[in-house]
Amino acid sequence: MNKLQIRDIAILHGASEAFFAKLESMGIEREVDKGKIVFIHEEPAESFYILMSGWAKLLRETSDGAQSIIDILPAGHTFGETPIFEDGVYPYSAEIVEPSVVVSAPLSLLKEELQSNNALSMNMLKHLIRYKRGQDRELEHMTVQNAPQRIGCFLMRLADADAKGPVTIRLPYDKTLLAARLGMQPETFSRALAKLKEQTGIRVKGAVVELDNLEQLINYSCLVCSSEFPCKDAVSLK
Amino acid sequence: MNKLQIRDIAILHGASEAFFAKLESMGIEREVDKGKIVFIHEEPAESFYILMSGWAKLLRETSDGAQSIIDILPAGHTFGETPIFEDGVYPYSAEIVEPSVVVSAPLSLLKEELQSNNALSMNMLKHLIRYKRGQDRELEHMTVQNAPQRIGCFLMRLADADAKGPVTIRLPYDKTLLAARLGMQPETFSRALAKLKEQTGIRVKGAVVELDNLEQLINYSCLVCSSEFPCKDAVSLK
DNA sequence: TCTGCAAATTGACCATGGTCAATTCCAAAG
DNA sequence: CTTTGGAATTGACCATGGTCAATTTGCAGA
Repeated sequence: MNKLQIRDIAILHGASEAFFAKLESMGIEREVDKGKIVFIHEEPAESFYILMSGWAKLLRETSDGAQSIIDILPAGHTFGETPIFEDGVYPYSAEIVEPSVVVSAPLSLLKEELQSNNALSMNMLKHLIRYKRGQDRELEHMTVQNAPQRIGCFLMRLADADAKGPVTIRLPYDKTLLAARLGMQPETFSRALAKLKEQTGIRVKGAVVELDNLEQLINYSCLVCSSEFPCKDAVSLK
Repeated sequence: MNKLQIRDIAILHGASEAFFAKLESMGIEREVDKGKIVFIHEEPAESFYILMSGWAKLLRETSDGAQSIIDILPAGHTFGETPIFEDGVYPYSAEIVEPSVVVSAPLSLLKEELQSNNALSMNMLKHLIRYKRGQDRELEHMTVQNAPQRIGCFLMRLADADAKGPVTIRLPYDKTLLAARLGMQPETFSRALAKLKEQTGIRVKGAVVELDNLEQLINYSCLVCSSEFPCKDAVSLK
């Protein structure tokens, strides 16, 4: 896979050439270490961010100090842009969870482009609507799928939908984080993965998962769901 | 409360006068009975709908025939508009769950207005982003709140946030449906409501709930959550 | 007012997943 | 190569909520 460019960012399709030029001159690209906090929930928002590579976690803290995971973003996504439309503070904290490259740029830049360029607004609408459908599916998964099925579903979505035959999948981040992402405790994740292994014949070694074919997982995870595989409106995982 | 007018629909703010005029001439307003299906998942989408009064349920069916509830919309919301941006089929089925008044109009009308009017696009973006935050909260609730807490949270959001002293709340639709909305079985709902009653001192008679003050519920339901009351980004319930 | 039926409740039981504690594993740093 | 600390796993136990079956309630229609 080639290195991602600013103009490849799907949610910015439709922006003007002038906008991309300004983004390149005013934006700041940085390599960010795992564990680094990008911004904090309720802070006044000056910048938005584009994840060029790596993974970012969006979260909130509950009053007892626990984290509530909003999303874990793969490369190609923006984050921290929504204060444009609201009260000007970030609605969540953002933390880098794998070594990443992040571009930051002033929110005012994006806001002005949105106000003057309907093509960008339309494209963002399209992406938000698609994202909303993904969230609908996440919410459904939480009630209809059990823990091993949710893991199976996640693995499938990491694989190529049209892969025939054996597939090798690498878990993109820590199992503890993955557990939180899937709405379960690390202990439950561990046991659920073992159960999935036993019931579908997948092989797991550390962060690497191998399966003979996707069918194994589809039959196990997708039957309870309202979409058949490939689940066109699931949240993008890569 | 006065009768809702087309121009009061928040998600359409920013649309042109010409658009509203066309909506009034081409749109069809109908009274719809409880139980009526408005459209079905995967059907080709010709129209979008505005709920002027009543309640509409958005759902999908899983392969075993069970319903997965996407949302239950109060008056003032639109539904079935998203095929504009996607593949032209409805992403869910819609069913009226309380006697309602619904306006239907061609999707093409809305699409043309969006394409020519950035103010409307921006306003829709704003609403979608707000809605997304509400969904984030719903997803959080599913993991951090138990069944009685979810009911308490729902009740609070039906009440006036700034009400001092005693409050009377009327459940807006069947308890069975409310249970599904909150991601639990009717039996669990019944038991959880009994527990909530016992632990907070609220009084329940049929669909009417009375409480001495909101504090009772706030303390019980909001402590585990990442937002304090009044939870500014919860999904609107009325 | 009476009847019938769906909604709601209640009981008994069970499966799932959360909690807490004890190891074990593994990879980075020395 | 060894040390070390966090991640991952495993065990034991328990709380929550799902399931199935049996009533009971309450309201719409005769």
